[in-house]
Amino acid sequence: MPTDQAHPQPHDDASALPPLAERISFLVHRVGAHMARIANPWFQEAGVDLVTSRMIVLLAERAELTAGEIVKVMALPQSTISHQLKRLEGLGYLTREVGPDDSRIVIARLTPQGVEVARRSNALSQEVVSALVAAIGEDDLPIVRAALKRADAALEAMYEARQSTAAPRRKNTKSES
Amino acid sequence: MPTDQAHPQPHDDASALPPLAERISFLVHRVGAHMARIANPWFQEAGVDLVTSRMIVLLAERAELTAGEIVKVMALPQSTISHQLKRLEGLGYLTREVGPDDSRIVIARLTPQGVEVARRSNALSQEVVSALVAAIGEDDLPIVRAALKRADAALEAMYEARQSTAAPRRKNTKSES
DNA sequence: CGGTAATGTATCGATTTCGATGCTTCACAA
DNA sequence: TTGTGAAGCATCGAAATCGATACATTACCG
Repeated sequence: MPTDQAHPQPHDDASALPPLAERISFLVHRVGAHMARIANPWFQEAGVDLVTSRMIVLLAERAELTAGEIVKVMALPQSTISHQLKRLEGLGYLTREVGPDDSRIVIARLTPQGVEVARRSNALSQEVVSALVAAIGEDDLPIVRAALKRADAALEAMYEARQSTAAPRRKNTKSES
Repeated sequence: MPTDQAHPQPHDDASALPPLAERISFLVHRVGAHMARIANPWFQEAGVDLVTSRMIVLLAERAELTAGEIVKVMALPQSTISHQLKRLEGLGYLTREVGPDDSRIVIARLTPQGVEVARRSNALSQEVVSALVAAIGEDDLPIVRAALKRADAALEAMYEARQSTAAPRRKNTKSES
């Protein structure tokens, strides 16, 4: 008794799309949404949120990063990072300085206040990460971590592949054709 | 040869906070950001994005959901879901109907156009999920899925615990004390 | 050396998101 | 019943996000 739907491939289990709640993509969404809901009220008084706190923690680890490098690591739109860097500079958490060799680039560095925010961000992150580690379990943790890294790399490649097939940014001051 | 850094606790591996790029929380952020970057241009012509497409797919699975149920599943702010439901109604993808027994609730149902959008959303999801499954690997997939579900549940509990300790919404028309 | 393309960031306008709060309806106790 | 609070959703104003595009600088190529 065949189903009323043609299967393009015989091995259903691998190709069939599970219900939303079972998809890795959706589970990632849920976990991310929960992290935002937990972190944002916590950070509110410092004027940061989950995304900006990660930028600050990143800067605390690397000490000196260009705007473009932050864009790559955060995997967010360049305009979003640019806005946030300006905002965080206004809050006094970092300084923006033009690159000495290449004046197009912007180098961001944490101020002492920014370092303090990074410290407090890591304190909350410690709490969240502990909950995650406890839920995942010590045994599965390295497996999950490695799997997420592979997933991240795969999606990044998928994104870049789509970028290259898109229109590669025209000239600005000339008319077309 | 001890490191030049004091360790607050002896069992470092369990309690130490790894660098940002190694944290599960950050990997989840990256994977989620990549999904958004891949999906949003794809959905652009249909007037939806990653979040709204998930709402639509959810409705395609359940056929009838209240706004509050969608809020719980999506784990997003109630105001966001409310806005999107109104927007999706305007696009003709779903109908909103007042509950017959309880006129406070709003019941959402997909229109035929909404069903079509769900179909196309699943087509892209199929692509993304396939990439994820390929990257994670058949062996680790059930482990990762189960681990993410536990992580989700743990963070949801953490969020709800913080909610209950917050101020439990006062009366509206009375003055205080 | 010029000129054209590529790179890196800033900005613009529209939309989305968020938290707070308002409004309506239901539950329930006295 | 009649309040009183809770539940469910809408709305408001501020802010963040996004994609597109402008702008400035460097790289490359003849």
